Amino acid sequence: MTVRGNSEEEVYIKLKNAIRKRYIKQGSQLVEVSLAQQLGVSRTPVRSAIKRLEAEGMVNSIPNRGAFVVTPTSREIEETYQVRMEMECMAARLTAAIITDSQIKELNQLVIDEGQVFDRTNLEGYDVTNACLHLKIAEFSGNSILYHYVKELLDRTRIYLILFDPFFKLEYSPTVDAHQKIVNALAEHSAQKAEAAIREHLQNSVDGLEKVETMPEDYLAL
Amino acid sequence: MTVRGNSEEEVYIKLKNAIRKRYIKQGSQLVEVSLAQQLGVSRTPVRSAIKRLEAEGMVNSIPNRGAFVVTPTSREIEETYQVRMEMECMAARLTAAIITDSQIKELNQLVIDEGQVFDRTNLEGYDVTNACLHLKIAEFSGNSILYHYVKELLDRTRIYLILFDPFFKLEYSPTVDAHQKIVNALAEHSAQKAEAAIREHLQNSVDGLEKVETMPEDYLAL
DNA sequence: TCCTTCGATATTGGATCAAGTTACGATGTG
DNA sequence: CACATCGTAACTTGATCCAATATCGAAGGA
Repeated sequence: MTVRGNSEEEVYIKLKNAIRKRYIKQGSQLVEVSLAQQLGVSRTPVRSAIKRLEAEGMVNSIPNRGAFVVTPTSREIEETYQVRMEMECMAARLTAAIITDSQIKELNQLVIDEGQVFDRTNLEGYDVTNACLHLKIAEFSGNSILYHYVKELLDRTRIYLILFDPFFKLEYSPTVDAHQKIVNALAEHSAQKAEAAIREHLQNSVDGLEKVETMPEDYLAL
Repeated sequence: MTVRGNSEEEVYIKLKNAIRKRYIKQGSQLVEVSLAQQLGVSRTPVRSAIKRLEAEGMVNSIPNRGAFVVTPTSREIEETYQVRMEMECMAARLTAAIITDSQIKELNQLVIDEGQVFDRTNLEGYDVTNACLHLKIAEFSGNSILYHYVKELLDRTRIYLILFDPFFKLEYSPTVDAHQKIVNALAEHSAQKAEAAIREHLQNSVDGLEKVETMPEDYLAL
């Protein structure tokens, strides 16, 4: 059962998803042999994938002990959102100045799609479309380094979202409306309005998280 | 000759330094076997170290081809500096608000040390003290996530500096004075002044880089 | 002469093997 | 009964081996 393509990449994606979807709980150890067995590969690609996740701050490695899924403190979460906010505001400012009509159309379409997809039972769908919009804005900034960091920070906060808001207390209107507001600001090339809209949106996100202080111990265990 | 401690960590540091000190030229391939041989270890820790460097954006890996030291374009350099500027300004704003007297003392001492160490022949010394000051400011911001990213961005630009400014056209006064200006602004808790000083300082840095368009082909070859 | 194809070589990627380290529990003693 | 010590088991880390893939050069045909 030799896998043809780069299996390290596949393992990386699968692990990331497993953490994101909470199949692997926070704080639990990533044991190389069992993961390798479960995924039907050797330990080598598993090791590489864990190294990558470590570099991204998703797992925490202790020498001679192993790798553990991070258990972010509320302080770390706030700090991450603070940095993410700054990065995305920077992206919005840049994008507002140079965005084209076709790009505006694209963003508007994303918001519309989001409205369609939105469904309190389809959390995965929401998560994907949301990430897509934020990334597009970063992409349109024209700064590929910035894009890279926005993506990394977005990935981190996506995990927080699922870890600490297990019941996804998301309402339709706030999120989609907030996105529409951002896109509208970009459409009229107003960096100030766009920045304000982003700040408001992300502040609401982090506030929503803080509400859920404790986690049910075995919620959605593997 | 079995190495006692975590040899992956050592390999990582050595490789990073080798790139930083230009023992390994930009664009050249990192061949696992030769590096392993040279460092007296197996391929395994070399592989891990390369993976880490890849995640940090220092090397560029092509599947089934190998890992190469990045050859940043001038555009990428500008983009990196742009992001770094934003992050350091954020740090400065935060720090200006909460910096303590003893921390101010510490920063002032760093600038003094820098003045002592500064010597056109001691580039390594300059590089270290410079990095130290920037990192301290990020540390004092109290945001550990921000610190992490500032450190990563600083590492990137340090490489650019050595790659593209091989003759280190640094004068004493501009750099140390710029640092003093930043510290003074922080000392009077002025976020605005601190931010302005950082922007000016980093803009000068990137401008200094741009002057050197081409590299002597075999400057300081291994 | 130029293009294509085939093969040799170098290098990465994956699997397995060996060793070192840590944690945990059992057992013996005060 | 409590505590220290020793032994064992589980896991990571490093080394080696094998397979797969890409590159480069040479040979042969159009």
